[in-house]
Amino acid sequence: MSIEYLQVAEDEGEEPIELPTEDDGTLLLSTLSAQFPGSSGLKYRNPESKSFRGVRLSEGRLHPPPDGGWGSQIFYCVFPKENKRKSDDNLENSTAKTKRMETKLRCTDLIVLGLPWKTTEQNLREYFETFGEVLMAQVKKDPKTGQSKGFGFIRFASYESQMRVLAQRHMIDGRWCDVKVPNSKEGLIQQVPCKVFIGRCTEDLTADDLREYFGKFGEVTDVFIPKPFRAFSFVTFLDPEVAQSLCGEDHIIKGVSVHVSNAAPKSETRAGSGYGNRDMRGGGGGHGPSRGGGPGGPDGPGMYQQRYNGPGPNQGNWGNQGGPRGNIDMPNLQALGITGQGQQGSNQQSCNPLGLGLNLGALPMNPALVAAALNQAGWGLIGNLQNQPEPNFNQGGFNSGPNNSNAASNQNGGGQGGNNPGFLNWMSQGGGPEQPGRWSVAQTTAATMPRQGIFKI
DNA sequence: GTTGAGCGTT
Repeated sequence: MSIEYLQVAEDEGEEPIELPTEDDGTLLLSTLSAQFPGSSGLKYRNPESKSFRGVRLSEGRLHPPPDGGWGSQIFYCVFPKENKRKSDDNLENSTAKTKRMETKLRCTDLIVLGLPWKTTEQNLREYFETFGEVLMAQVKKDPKTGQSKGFGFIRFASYESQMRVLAQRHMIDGRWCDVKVPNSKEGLIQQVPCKVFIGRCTEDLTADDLREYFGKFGEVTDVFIPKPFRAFSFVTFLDPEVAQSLCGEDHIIKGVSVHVSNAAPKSETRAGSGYGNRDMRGGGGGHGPSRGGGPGGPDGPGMYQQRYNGPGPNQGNWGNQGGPRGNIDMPNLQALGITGQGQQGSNQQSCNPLGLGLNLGALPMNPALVAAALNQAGWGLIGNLQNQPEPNFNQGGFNSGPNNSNAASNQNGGGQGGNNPGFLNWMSQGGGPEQPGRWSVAQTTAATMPRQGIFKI
């Protein structure tokens, strides 16, 4: 058997490189990215329509076009949007502030292990710049000899770049290197989960089905289906906001109604601020939570679902579920059946600088208790859309504004109804409730952050 | 001038 090659170029007009395919005729994404770091897929010109066609990507394998295979035509790399948008980033205004903030919240220094002795900081930077803007690159050296210690650190400007880099191995100057979140940083930074729990799966829903379906909403970096069959699975997105935006929703895939909710933290160790972030690395070659038992089976996320659908309100002791601190944090909120929910489409997303939002759903909750508990947890209530008496936000430390305030009037922390640092002015979109029976909350913000947040209700 | 799991003079 002879190896088949296909021609791949970085872009039109660039010189193609021949890449080897696998026995099944597919091209490994890792083969592609070894030659074109940061590339996330392939496209080719359809000779008839002259428009680009995307190459099917599934389970890390790029599949040849069904009509005629790879052939002798040239395929072009597809890169994440960010790499293509260098000039757009120069729109420095309030968005820049938001961007910096996101960076601060989400990006960490990353350790690069296994560097060749010869690799310089310049080499390191140049390699990783294909994934996005690099804010820092350093190679650790012996102070006396100047000799590299074989590892270094990098920092990206965007979380997307960080995620992409963490999701794969890297060939740098001829050596395979690993990029990880440094031990010293682990757990310190609050990360937004990229992984969602898919409940009510049936046995005929394959990983491909899930990947294809959820791929509509954003890049899927991992799909995990427990074996033997356990009626649930996990889907990991590159973008945590996409993951969050789907939580709480029901989706029909191949006629099966599945329910999307937050994936349970992988362990119950809730010291600190909750989410460990090792899970953020879409599998890293393996498949999701391969450690023994995973998240504890249906008892993990299932518990949350039970609570969510539970027969009665779970009011009473939620202020204490976080242990001795007495605060509730994200997992606690989940345990209440409160699922994370950003929103998709529309320009609302840009008004949600933290990428965090919760939709409390139509739960039979006591408004005052909700407000108090959320206040303790550092969450601010931004809308009460139920036809109930409004809770007294001010009492709990919330700033309240008129129900019909809009985003513009509240930008820059102005808004009506108070401006205390640390809390969020609540608001609802475009002048009022869209749907009764829902609560919206947003995480409280620091004084320097834009006090705004609009959430799909 | 060698090495190859790890964790950063600030």
